[in-house]
Amino acid sequence: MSETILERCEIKGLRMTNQRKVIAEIIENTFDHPDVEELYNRASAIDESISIATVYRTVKLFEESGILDKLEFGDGRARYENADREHHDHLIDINSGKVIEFVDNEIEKLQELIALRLGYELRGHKLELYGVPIKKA
Amino acid sequence: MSETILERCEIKGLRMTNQRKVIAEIIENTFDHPDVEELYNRASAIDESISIATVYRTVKLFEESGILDKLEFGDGRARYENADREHHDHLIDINSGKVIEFVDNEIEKLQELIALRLGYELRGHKLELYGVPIKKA
DNA sequence: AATTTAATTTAAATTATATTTCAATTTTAT
DNA sequence: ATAAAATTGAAATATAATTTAAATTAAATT
Repeated sequence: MSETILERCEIKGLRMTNQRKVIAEIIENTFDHPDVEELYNRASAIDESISIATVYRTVKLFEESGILDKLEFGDGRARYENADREHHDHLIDINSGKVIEFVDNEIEKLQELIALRLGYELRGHKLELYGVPIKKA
Repeated sequence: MSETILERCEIKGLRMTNQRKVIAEIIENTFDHPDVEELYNRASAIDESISIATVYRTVKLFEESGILDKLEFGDGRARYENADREHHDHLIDINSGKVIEFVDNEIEKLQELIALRLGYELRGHKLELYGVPIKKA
């Protein structure tokens, strides 16, 4: 997490309008995984005039520029997170919808290996665990 | 793969209309991962009168009944496969779109373990590897 | 086998998510 | 400051999926 999203956008030569700065800053400082509607709500609270079309356009642009990662947890809405973070996967609590992030190096290495065995060079992966909390006795 | 889809539907007490039988049979005998549009095309070839609304309703019903698994490979279209198969994950060739199925017991066990460590009982998971073919020298 | 009842079907309308159009505006370069 | 180019907001459009309602079909009952 060396540079801010804004800095990375500038490095990439993206024109940084006020709307994009607002959206960049929201994602920079959030710890959850907002969808476009939620980003729009948060952005509107900062800049009343921002339109939802711009939010859609901006997350798409940012995703294509490798600034954001797009997540899809199977509910039809795309969610976004800062791409410039230690890689991690997600565990989704199917009762509450809560999302827990985790990393496991063993599983990362295994994935590479499996791809190799199948004759592929791994370029990316998506691992989501779906579970319910274990109730303690 | 003990029973056919039709048999499992009957066990579950689903009313098996001709339309549903057609869709069940298509999925029973396919080795790829068709989306609704494709299922509709294949179903139409068998029964001209079937409507796409019925295909949507049927895959949804089948999915909710645990007859089919819904897959989402990030292109916006849901794909379906017979749920009554040995569990497997998918490797997607990002050049050709080709989908390769694989199973790795080590990775399956690791996922359970990771969920447990996080205080969760694993109920399901989604693992997709995205890669490019290794070109041989 | 005919009748009744309830579920399912089709076609069209509707919803939800995402994208595009275009005139107006803003940013960047000059 | 000015010009050129990209971006924006609002509305229209696109795409995937769902729902509505009248007509049909399947299953249960007689």
